[in-house]
Amino acid sequence: MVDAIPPRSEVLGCPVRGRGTTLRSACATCAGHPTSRQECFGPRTPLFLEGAAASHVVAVVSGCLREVRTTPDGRAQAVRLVKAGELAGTEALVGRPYDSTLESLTRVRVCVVPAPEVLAHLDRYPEAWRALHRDACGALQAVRETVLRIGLQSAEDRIFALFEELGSDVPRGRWFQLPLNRIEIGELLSLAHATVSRTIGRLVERGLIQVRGRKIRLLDRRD
Amino acid sequence: MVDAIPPRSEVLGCPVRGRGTTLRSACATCAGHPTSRQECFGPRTPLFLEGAAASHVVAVVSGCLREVRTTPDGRAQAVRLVKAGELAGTEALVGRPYDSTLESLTRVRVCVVPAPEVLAHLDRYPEAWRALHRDACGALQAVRETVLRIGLQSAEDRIFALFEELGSDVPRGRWFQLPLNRIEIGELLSLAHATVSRTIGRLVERGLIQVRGRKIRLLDRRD
DNA sequence: CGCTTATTTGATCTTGATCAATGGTAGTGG
DNA sequence: CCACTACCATTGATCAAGATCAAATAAGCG
Repeated sequence: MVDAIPPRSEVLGCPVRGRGTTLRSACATCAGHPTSRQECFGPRTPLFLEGAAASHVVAVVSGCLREVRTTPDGRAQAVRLVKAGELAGTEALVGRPYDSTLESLTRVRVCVVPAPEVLAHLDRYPEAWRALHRDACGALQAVRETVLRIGLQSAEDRIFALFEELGSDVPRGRWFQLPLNRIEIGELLSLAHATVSRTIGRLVERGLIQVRGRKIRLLDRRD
Repeated sequence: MVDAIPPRSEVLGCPVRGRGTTLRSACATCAGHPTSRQECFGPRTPLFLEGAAASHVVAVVSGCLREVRTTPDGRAQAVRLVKAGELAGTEALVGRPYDSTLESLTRVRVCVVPAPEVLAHLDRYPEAWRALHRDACGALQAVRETVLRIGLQSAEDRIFALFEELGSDVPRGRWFQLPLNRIEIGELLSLAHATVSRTIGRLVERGLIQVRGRKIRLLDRRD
């Protein structure tokens, strides 16, 4: 679904492949190493906040995050998942404030680059704009998908579709790990957590999935 | 909210201001005039269809359109409104099929340009990429707003927020024309048309708006 | 005027929200 | 090892917001 991550980010102009020995695996507290901007964050860490002045662009090397918005009364609505190879916070490139909060779901490795550096790179290598626009189209498509789900699918359909998306890179029938708990699934699909739980139970009863804690398996039964 | 339309589209590299005497106001059937790509379409006309190979980018000169997706069982979900100065179908620039159907709501004047020409223009004037990305960010923000609305606002809030958006460029208290009928409002906000009608009635009762047919007026009453 | 389409309104039903309690599991420290 | 805590998941009972189905007006428009 998503192109493989290039060894060097086309858009950011910085190394983005996580395995190289020269790359620093800095953790939350030790940002700003001059030779590499790769950083790691634990799960449930906000990387930037909605409404804040946008200064950096984030490229995901590994792990899974979400874009989420919060209402004054404390309810949250997740807008899309951001996965390896994708960008977030590109509002920074056009001088807008961040539109939504970016928050890690799993442990993540990301590349955080100041907007002026990204722009300088784009100036030097105009081909990079194309990759940026490809990413923007992908993001747009993902958010449209979110609209479709919460707009006209039933709770059961939404949850099953989400599981299919989350498991799209593992072979059908193989167990995999959900990066979200029930509450976060609810915030993404606009369902109460109790409804999520009940609905998952119904999917299990109907033989469409199997669940063990946060591990899950999609079965082949067509209905 | 949206930048004024430049006399010549930064992104498309073609004249985009509608009033010039040299511009042709072609109508649906007479596309393809070589000296100008400006065209007019009546209301409720699809300009491109979701899933089709994307060949052209559309810039809106005047009028209002919507991006909409349809399910196999015939229900529709609108994803965002597209207004003057905005683009649609930029998937064409990265070789993806159209992600959603673009359909006029009012009579519209648009600039329809083949993707290769847009790309050629972007090659010549790399600054245009920045304008394209600004547009993409705006589109993303609009779709996120749609998610927020249908995700966690009540029917009343959704409808009132939509009316505020539609009336954002007329002074508060002035009458203006809704470009959508009740069914289309429902498709945008994920509500049944009967609910839309009832809810509008409730807003009128509460003194928040006045309605005469498809003309509407937002009152200042705070609640 | 008569036709079509849009809107309003009513009656009833469903889905999922909400509130609240219970059970599980992992981690921590004595 | 166990008690204690914190978080997560499940389950039950009840309720309300909208959906759905159906019919009656109203509004355009040839």
